[in-house]
Amino acid sequence: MPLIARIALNRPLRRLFDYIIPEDLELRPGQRVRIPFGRQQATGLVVQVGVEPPPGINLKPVASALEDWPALPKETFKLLSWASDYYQHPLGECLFTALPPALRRGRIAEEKTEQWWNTRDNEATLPANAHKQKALFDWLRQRPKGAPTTDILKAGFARAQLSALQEKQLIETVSPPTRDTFNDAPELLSRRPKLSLAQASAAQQLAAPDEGFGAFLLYGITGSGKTEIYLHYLKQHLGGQDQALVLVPEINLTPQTVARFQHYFGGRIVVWHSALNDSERLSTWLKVRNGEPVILVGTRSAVLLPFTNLRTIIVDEEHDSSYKQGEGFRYSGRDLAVYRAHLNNCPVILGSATPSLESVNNAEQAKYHLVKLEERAGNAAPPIVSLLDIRSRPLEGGLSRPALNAIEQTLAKGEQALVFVNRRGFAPVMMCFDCGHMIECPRCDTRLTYHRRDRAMRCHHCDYQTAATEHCPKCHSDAFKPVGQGTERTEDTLATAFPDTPVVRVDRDSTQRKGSIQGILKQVNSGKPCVLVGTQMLAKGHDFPNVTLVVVVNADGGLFSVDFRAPETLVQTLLQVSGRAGRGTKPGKVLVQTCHSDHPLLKTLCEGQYLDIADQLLKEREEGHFPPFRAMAIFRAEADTMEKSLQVLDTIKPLANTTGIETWGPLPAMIARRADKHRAQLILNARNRKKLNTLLTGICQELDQRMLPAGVKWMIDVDPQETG
DNA sequence: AGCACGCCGACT
DNA sequence: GTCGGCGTGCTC
Repeated sequence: MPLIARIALNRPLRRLFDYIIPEDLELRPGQRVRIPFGRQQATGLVVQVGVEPPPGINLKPVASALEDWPALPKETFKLLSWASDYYQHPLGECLFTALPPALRRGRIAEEKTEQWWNTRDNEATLPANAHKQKALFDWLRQRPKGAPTTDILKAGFARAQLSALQEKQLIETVSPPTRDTFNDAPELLSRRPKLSLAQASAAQQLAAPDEGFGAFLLYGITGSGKTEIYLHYLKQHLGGQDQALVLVPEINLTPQTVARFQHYFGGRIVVWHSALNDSERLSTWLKVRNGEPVILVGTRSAVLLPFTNLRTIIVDEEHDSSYKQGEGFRYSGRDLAVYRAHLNNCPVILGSATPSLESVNNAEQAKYHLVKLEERAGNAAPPIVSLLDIRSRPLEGGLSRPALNAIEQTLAKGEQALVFVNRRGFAPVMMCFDCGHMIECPRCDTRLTYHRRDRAMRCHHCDYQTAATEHCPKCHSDAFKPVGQGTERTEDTLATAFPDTPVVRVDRDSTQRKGSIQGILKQVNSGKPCVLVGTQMLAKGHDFPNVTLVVVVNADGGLFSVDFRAPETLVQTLLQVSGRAGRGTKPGKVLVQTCHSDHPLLKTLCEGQYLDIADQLLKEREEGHFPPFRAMAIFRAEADTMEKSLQVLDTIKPLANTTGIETWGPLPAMIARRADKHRAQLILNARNRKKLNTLLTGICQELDQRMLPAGVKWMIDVDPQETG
């Protein structure tokens, strides 16, 4: 009897395939193999060995093993199998997301050794017109060890110059110098962040890795210095051979953040984020897989890396919605981090000034240890938040007179102000005041945003864009005007109101144009009076010591939303942006413009501590039968017509008709048509998570067998972040 | 997802 | 008469 292997492929199939293991091959779960699949060759991952093959099928043999060690080590494999079941996503696709793209494609798990170049002589006689070649030669001569091709190209030289010099035998390829692993200066090892008393007492409450699994919710108000605690913890507890993972939201993974870690840990710090190319990914992945004692600072997907000796996990800004993947394998990086800590029997530290209600609840249920840090670092006092009712107040570019006055006073004191507008562009709508026409996206059920700088109308939900017009395209009236506030418009107003002060706009558009947020913020970091205008981007993690005033242009967006998470998100955003005020020695002030100054949520925001607000919101979640008191999953469908989408969900609804499970819908999505896809959703709300999971598994099986209308895509979102 | 097989419209 | 459209069915 030959041994059979059960193998997963990187295909959206909720099933595995069995193969005969050739006599001379030994396979273990997690190993990569080449297999014949249909009439093609494919890369597979071994899931199980020694299974009973299904009867009546002619099994093919595994062609070869790509390496004789499992690409996915035991814990990583377990984590992904669990996640596949929990998030109801095909196992093959889950497992393959943990491989770097090169290995998914079946490349061998080896770093391509880089081609290094060096000069052969000290002097070169080159034709007088060969400036470029001369420049490259001189550049190389200054590097005694030589340089790799990528660095040479990055420095602005071309391959043609390299080969020209090689032809003339002035330079040659050399073997790369052996990688200097972690021989960082000894003084670096003794570097330690200095903690305040409050920080030290918080740090002390975090258990060491030796004590095994433990989840710690580090609630540290904005400006309290959570990063110092992370650094201190790692310094104090991480052994020389241990690996650690630090998850951060994409937006927080700036060169400054990395530099801060490198200051204490030097070459041990490696990064993982979306901007890495395939070879960088492979190289870092291999380091992690080989058990090198790295401290990996990375975004969401870093939690899936094949650590072999992971001893500490830190999740910074754990409430951040970017930890939840919004498509495909819709996992939560934060939740997987907690489960991974379980598997590795190591601690996980979840840090935030505005922890998610899920985590606050877990702390209250004593599943997490709550560690509080309610004192700002240095002598900074928490900012004072006040509401500014703008009903029947004239606005200039969205700003009320008192707000403008406050900005003026701040600037007069030589300090900086930050204006928070949660929309980019000039105005979210263009409307004709004669015929009432509003410009809509031809592919989505949305209005186009007016971008004045680029004279463009853009859809923020697909890539549609068209030239802006001065007259109404329908009735040609010139009473065609922008309605509502965007960052560009507020920037304009402020530039007019304060002509002698620089106004700096920070949003996706301005950072894309100018390359990086760092360049833009240089001016701000100089500390000279200026006004910052921007979106969410400004709210996260930045430290502006001379900003003493924050103005929130409009806080009302989240007050009456249909999304059950809207109040939580609103409070978190407002507190995060408020936290930018008064981080230096000067006290901070926050003005929140609203039309609902009597709204209880906004009132408690001014007085209360975040944890009190969270408790209040949790009560509302409990009364409304929402997570975390219920387990929620959403079936989403999209098709070329709404009828088809709804039809598929209508067939699902009766399948979910069980006690303990409520179904809401099916209903068209909030933006029913997006990029010409008509979207609908069916919400499942369960008392018991296990029961929901079993039900979902059953429904998926059923749907895989049933004939559904052609061209409809359906998917499951477990623990959805967005319910619109 | 790929890829092949299969049955109906405009071309050398 | 064929090239090719993408509907549907299968992959151990």
